[in-house]
Amino acid sequence: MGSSDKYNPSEIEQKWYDFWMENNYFHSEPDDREPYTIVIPPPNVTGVLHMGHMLNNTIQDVLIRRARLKGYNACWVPGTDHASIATEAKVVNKLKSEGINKSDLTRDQFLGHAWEWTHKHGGIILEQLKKLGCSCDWDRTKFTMDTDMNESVIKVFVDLYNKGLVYRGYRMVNWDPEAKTTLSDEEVEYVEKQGKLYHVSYQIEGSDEMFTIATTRPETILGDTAICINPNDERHQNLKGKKAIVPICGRVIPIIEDEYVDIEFGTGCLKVTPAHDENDKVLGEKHNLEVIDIFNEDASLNSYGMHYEGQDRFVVRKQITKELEEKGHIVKIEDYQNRVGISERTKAIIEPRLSDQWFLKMEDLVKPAIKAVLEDDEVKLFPKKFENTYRHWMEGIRDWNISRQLWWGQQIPAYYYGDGKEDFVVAENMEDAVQFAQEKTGNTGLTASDLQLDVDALDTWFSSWLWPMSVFDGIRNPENKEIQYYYPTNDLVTGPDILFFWVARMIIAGYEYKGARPFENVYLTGLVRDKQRRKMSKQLGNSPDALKLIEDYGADGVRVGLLFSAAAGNDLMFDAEQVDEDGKVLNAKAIKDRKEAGKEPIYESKQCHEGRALGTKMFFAHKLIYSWGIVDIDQPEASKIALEWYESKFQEVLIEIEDHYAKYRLSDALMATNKLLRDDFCSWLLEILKPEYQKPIDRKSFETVVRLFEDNLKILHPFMPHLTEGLWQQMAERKVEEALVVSSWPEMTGVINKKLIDKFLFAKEVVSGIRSIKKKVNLPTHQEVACFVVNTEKVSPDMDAVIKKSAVVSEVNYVEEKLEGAMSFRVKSNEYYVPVEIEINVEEEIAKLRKELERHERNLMTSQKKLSNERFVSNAPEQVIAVERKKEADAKAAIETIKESLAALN
RNA sequence: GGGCGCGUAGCUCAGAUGGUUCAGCGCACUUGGUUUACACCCAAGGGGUCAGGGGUUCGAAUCCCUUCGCGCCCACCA
Repeated sequence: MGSSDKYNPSEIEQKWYDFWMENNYFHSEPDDREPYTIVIPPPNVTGVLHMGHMLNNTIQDVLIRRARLKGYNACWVPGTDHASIATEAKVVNKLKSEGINKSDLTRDQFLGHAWEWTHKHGGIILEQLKKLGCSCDWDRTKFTMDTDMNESVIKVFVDLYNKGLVYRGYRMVNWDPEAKTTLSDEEVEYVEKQGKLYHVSYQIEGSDEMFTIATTRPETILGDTAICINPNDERHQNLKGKKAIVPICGRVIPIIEDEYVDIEFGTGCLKVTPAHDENDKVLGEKHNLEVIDIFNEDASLNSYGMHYEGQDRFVVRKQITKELEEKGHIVKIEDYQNRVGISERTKAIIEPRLSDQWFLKMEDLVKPAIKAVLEDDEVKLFPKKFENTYRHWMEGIRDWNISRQLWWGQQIPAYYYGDGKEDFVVAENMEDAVQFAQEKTGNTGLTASDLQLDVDALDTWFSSWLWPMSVFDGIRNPENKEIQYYYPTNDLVTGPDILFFWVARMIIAGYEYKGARPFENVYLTGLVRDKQRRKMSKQLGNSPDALKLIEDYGADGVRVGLLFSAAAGNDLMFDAEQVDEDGKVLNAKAIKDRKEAGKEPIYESKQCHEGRALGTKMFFAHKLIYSWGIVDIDQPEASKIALEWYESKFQEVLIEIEDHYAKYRLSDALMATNKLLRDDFCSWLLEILKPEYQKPIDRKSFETVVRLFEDNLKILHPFMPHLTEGLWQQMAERKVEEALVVSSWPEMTGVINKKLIDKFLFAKEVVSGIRSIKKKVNLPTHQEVACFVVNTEKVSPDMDAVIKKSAVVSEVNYVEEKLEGAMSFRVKSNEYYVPVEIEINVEEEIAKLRKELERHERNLMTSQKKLSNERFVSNAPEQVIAVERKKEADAKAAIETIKESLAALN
């Protein structure tokens, strides 16, 4: 058999992954089967595998492997994302460490470095997914900056421009001064910051009168172009029609009136800085105010900053406050809690900034996407609660700022031939651009050298929103066989944090370019958190090394460990503590010391432990079955019944598992599988089948149990692919096409002997009762005892063989009267007696019986109360009443026998 | 400020449309067991006013109201 004595996952996992790869089982081509498709959420090309990825991709692999077994043409498309901001930031940092500034490089030189970096780190994460066991079709691996993908993106941009949906606008945008780029609204996070509210006095022009405004940003006063008051504010009637003098620079600005100003807040006077605040900009446009931008692109002050030119905004805030104070302009400074926007990537405080950007009009584009999710159920979100969030965002959607001041990404295909606002054309390539420019200008002498391509790149999401189409070349080549076959895809598995960034936009793009949903079901995973409910993050260092975990527990063990507690949309508390060689839990300092000493981390994870334990269990179950000698003898009665029972039980659980999958409750599907294999198969069935020590098994039982074990492996395969394939291959000589990975899901026969299952359940309770007595009197489990039963329930004796074998009982005797001098227990209204040397603590036993008696008496009372209530009897359904009557009768019977037992003890 | 969701055993979480799947799984805990597949094991057990209060109903963890606590999303006043 070649099996060793220990289940050693790391030893076998690579072997079976290689086996699958060699035989190309993961590859998919269109054929006449029904397709089942998943496109991977492409991880950042330079990223490394973390716990979130592991969870995500385990779920996808479970779905795809199950679909494959169910006979679908399963296709899982892998790939990576160029992640413009993140990757560019990494490259900039790397160059900086080598003493190179991005600003000293040409675009091409920089891109050279970026590609070098991409080639070096790109794809590492895909190799790591292989370690997890992911059955992606690796021949289809895509990168969002592959040539064909780029072309798709450009084509879509041009198309949307021609439809009038893409426009260029001078707008207030979120500016990240560190990355020196704009961000979309979704890329800005808001955090509470303890700040100050500065009360600054301004002088009224042509008088000595002063008035006070309140601001959180004194450094922007050099950009003030008006003061605004509410016309209804009694306090400031004296300011109407006057002008004010800006402190320090002495500029004279108008005092305007607008009901926008909140009389209750601050002093009721607002300084207006149209260049640096969204609301001020609106006011500025309404009142035709001058716009003064005082910042450079790194948020240091420009020449409008006067003597502060070149200094950072926060340095200037301090200094200008000092200067204002010295000049007597500070009235008071209060503590003030406010929320500031920070960049999701760089954590730099966002500066609202006016600039030329490209926008995509969303109003009409979102309509089919809203309808698909909220009205037609064409796209379903799991869990459903996210539909509310989706609605909220989609209905309040604003135009999408799609330009980024970055080099790494698809360059915006706008070609400029002059400095005027409209002096450009949008084209898929230079050739077209020249032609369009000639047509637009009427200048036929215009050539490529007269055209300047836009320097900005597109938002990363502007490429990934096409992913489910572009991976099948559905944009450039909409009629091709692949897109027709694989699109729409089936399931998408991703985190709720990118519901808007990505999921919603894919739905939008799908309807715009294919007129169809990109996927039917969206499985939103939870966040992986640590035991203390903290998010896993690099800074906290609470994220275990994913690959080390796989090494320690096996990919199969980690997969199962993760899935055990991963209900869709629920955060997952993943407990993995670092320990030392002796298993002692390390604190933060010890972890750091260990790392500095260059020692590998060791993790202790209960969940993974449990996952691996299931693997061990199955490994040894297999070993046990094949350790038996086989002979042609009669099948023991107990074996026959137990095997029949397991067939039914398996079918029953199979239906349950199907239901869990249908609802995307993978965690429940796994738990049901675990319970079936562990308890029903191993603890009950195998224990009953197990021949006496060193005796052989009958051929019929052996053959049946082998067949059942194969079915077990099939339903376990999506969760533990390596182990199950390994055992499968050991069970018989298998041809290439007979590998487990491409075998078939067990057939749902629908044949379930419910009566047998009930009888078996009853027998289990009898067995437990007998074991319990043995324990009470300190008899070893394997010591034979006799059993007597007063069969009030009139159960048939079919199960006696099972009871004898499982409980180690010599005989089951049916009697009419209770047996004296024996321990007893009850199952329903049946009484069981086991004659044993009673050595019990009388007082304890009495106390226990009394407690039980009380319980039954309580039950009897509630039952009787209910039954004597006329309205209950007349209103409740018949069945409910019947159940209540049975409860009453059972309670009465129980009370009687307990009273007898008590009397005997006294 | 607006919206959504959650509070069930020490921990993590199940419990459509009210009634035997109603108080439940897993971990943890207690006790006992090992030459006989597996200590990465087996068996037996303890443990909960279903956040608090009120209501509807013959009947509420489940429906309604309310208080408290927690989480998420969106929008924001200098």
